[in-house]
Amino acid sequence: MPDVQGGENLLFLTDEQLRQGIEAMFFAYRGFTADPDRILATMDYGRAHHRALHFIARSPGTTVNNLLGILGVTKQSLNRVLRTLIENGLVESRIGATDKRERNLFLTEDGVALERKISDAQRARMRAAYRAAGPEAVAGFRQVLEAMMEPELRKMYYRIRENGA
Amino acid sequence: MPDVQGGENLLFLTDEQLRQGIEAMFFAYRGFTADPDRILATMDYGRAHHRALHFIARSPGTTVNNLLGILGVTKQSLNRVLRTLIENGLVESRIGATDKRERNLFLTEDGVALERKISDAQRARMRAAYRAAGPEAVAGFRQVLEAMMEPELRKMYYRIRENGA
DNA sequence: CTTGGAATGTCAACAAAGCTGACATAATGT
DNA sequence: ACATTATGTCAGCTTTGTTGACATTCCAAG
Repeated sequence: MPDVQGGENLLFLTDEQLRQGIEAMFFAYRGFTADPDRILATMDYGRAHHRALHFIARSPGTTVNNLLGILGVTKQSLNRVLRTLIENGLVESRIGATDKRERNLFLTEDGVALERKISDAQRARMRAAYRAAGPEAVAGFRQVLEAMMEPELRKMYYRIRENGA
Repeated sequence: MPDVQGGENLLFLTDEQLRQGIEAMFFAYRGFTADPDRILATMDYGRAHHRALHFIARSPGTTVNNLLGILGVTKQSLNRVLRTLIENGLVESRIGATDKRERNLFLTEDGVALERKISDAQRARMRAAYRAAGPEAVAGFRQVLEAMMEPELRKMYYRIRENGA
């Protein structure tokens, strides 16, 4: 990158270009959530349930507190969602082994099944977008998204990624 | 499934890679809305008001129906938001010239001021992310986002972009 | 000119999912 | 022993979405 603040770079840093990026994020996010929303709408669940399922699936045994940090909601709000998931037998809450105040969260068989169904749909869209845009575009996509995150959330993102399969 | 499109492509189409993309979208969107949310929280407005202001600013004179299509909410929901914006003197609703059933929406001076304040903050974050990632990454970012949109919304995105300054 | 349909607005009721504040319980750690 | 932490829960509120019903206004077709 030859010219950090110089003439050429200004081309994609005009307000108009930035505005297009903002609108692209807005419309793309609608697509991003469209398939999960469609599936969830047929059940008694919403986006909040999906998010909980996703991150429990991703880090089995995670604690409530940990999940609060990831999702950025209050414990009351998360608790309402977790309670229904536990009541409906999609999530299991086990008392912590080392610290008995904590609850370790796991998906049950049914929970795994639903999470898979939803994330299959979401991954299918992502896969199609990645294929259409090509590998280099994907790398750029990831770079910009990471740069856009709040620093604290970026750390979480990296941490979760390292846990990952 | 050894070789769908040729070896290299499989690397970023694994479920794990797709999952990381999904999580990147989730965390990045939080960053994307963080600054506007902070500004709006100090007033009586929320994200819905911001979205209305943004697209009215973008396409002055747009109709209610047009806005409904862009935002993807019900007219009742949008109407509640528009009513407060009109009452507070941020938006002006003029009866259509050719079709008097329609309302053409415009920002007032105050509306322009608030929209600018919010979008300045949002553009600043976008600008920082673009700078950090570099021009090639930005191109890829945009390509993947466009590929991720629902076809109908992609058309709107293009249409709005062409109106743009 | 009348009438059907479209665009808009409004009222009422409701749901999802966020929030704050307050309080209880149990376990940890100093 | 005591303060702190992790969690759960109750009550009440806000924002933003939803349906359904109904009025108004106006264009356009018969």
